[in-house]
Amino acid sequence: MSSASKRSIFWFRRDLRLADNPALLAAIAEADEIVPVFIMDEAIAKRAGDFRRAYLADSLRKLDDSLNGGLHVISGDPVKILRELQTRFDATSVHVAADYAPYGVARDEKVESAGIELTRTGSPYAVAPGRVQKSDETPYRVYTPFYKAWSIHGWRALVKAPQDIAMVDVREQDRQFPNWKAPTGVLLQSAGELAAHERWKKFRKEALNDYDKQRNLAGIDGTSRLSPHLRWGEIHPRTLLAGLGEGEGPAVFRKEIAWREFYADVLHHNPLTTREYYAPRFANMRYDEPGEKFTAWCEGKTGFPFVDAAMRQLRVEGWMHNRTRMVVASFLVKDLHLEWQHGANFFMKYLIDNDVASNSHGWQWTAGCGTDASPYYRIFNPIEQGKRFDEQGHYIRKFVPELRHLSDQEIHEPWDAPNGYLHGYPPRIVDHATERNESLARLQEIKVDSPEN
DNA sequence: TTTTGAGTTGTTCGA
DNA sequence: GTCGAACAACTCAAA
Repeated sequence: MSSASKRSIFWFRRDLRLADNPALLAAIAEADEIVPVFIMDEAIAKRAGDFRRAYLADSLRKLDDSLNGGLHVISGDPVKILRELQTRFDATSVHVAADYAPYGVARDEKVESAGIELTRTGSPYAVAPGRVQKSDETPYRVYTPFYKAWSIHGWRALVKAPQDIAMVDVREQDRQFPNWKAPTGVLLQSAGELAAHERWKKFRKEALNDYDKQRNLAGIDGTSRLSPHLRWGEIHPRTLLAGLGEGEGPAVFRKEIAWREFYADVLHHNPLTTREYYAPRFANMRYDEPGEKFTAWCEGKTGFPFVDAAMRQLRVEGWMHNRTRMVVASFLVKDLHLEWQHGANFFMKYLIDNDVASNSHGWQWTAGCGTDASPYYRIFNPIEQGKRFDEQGHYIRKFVPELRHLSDQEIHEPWDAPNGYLHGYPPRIVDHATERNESLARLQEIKVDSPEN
């Protein structure tokens, strides 16, 4: 590299891709050579669960492949690392895509207050959080009106992946790729931009048109499974929106993308709701403390087949079907009377698509304390949900071997089957009807006009 | 300011 | 077995 050449740093965070990455193009446009870097800070290295770390390790390798081995991967404090890179390469700027999640915001503020200027282009969303507002310029608190406003907002045009990116040489000691592997017996889906596009193509061909009808069926591959790719920015939601086409299936899928954007917007305006109740009065409800029943929930041993299948899927795949996420969440909150945060934290530990906005607010929605506060009577029946969304028991059979010998009819209610417990399936830890009534009673106590309030 | 209509995803009970 | 009604009260968004 000649000393006269101009260099910019491109800091990869939640955008591990080359295609449709305007921030990367901005970095390239400004310089003769770029310094592509992923910084492994403590939050990822220490706090992330095994699954997420394994997925990330895979994704970084794939990103490096597409950069022909030019990616820097450096562990440590972003301030120190960026400063050192700036000095070493005489880099004039640091380019990023804006990060809106609470941790990312705090990290970037720290970097900037240390005197390192970040040039932001784009975000992980089609419409950046904060952009969609009501006419009085306050944020939406209900999904449907948000969706209407979001739909007409528009987003930037797609941009192609750059060809022949000129990069600085990378030293061997700056190639600190983690060797994280998923635990034995765990099969994570492939990470990386290429895998994301292959999955997207497959989904469009095989499932998108029936998405409205099939997305809820747990035993079928009716969902896109793009959530981990979106979480790491291996594909951008704009890319998905641009390729959707017409019809009911695409329309429902578009709405799912909008949910992701809505929750990012809600969290942006209410950054404490990763832990705190969006509807504060729910903080006053009576809850139980996590104990043996919580452990049974975590381990997929509640004695409710559909719930257990889902929890075991999470622990085998690092992913859970959307329908069953709601079922297990409802079970934790309404049947076990635990605070939603216990479940949300557990999900964050295991999910490879651990999006903090979608996770926190998905949980709060189920608990009834989130946006669009659910009607008091929305308490999922774990048995009926199984019969409705896994009629033939394929999903249960796949993840709960102790129940494989049961017929389609028996498998949802092993307690009524003569051989239901033949292979050691655990008995039910609660009676659903009883706990449903208990939940309704506790909800009564926090009614706005109740004497307690 | 007031009013009106609406709000992702459900369950149970009784006819 | 099927089907429609009932199930709180509250807040939000927009007219």
